[in-house]
Amino acid sequence: MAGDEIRRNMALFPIGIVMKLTDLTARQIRYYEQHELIQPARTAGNQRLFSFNDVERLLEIKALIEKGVNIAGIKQVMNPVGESADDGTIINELSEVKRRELSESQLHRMLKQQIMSGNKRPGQVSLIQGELSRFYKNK
DNA sequence: GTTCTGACA
DNA sequence: TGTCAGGA
Repeated sequence: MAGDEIRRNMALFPIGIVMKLTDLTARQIRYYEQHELIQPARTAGNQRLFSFNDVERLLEIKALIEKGVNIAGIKQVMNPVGESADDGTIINELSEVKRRELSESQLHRMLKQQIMSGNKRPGQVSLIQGELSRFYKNK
């Protein structure tokens, strides 16, 4: 149903509320926005306004961060951040939510693949930081 | 009072 | 990432 979609993407709360909802600091939230992991709307006064989708997205980001995945890794796991709607009418990213829900195993598979392929080539960034890497690193 | 951007002892 | 400045 489209009505549901508009409600999910409707910009509602300021960063203060989102901080409490996600347990993330404003610094982190803004940082993730800089790296295009989220794209909250803005008020006339340039204040950020987040939608439920943004909050869910942040929770996923938080989960991945806690698993030791860095921004580069999250970008690969998460969806392509909104293709700007040129028609500029209505936001039509229907199944965006579903599409980005990868299973744990799938995520690990991707991460392992990353590590196995050796992320030492120039231009390639390591996706793992700390913990997680030890699961796949030799021994 | 809250949020924003830029910057770094 | 935290935190401070200086403004909106």
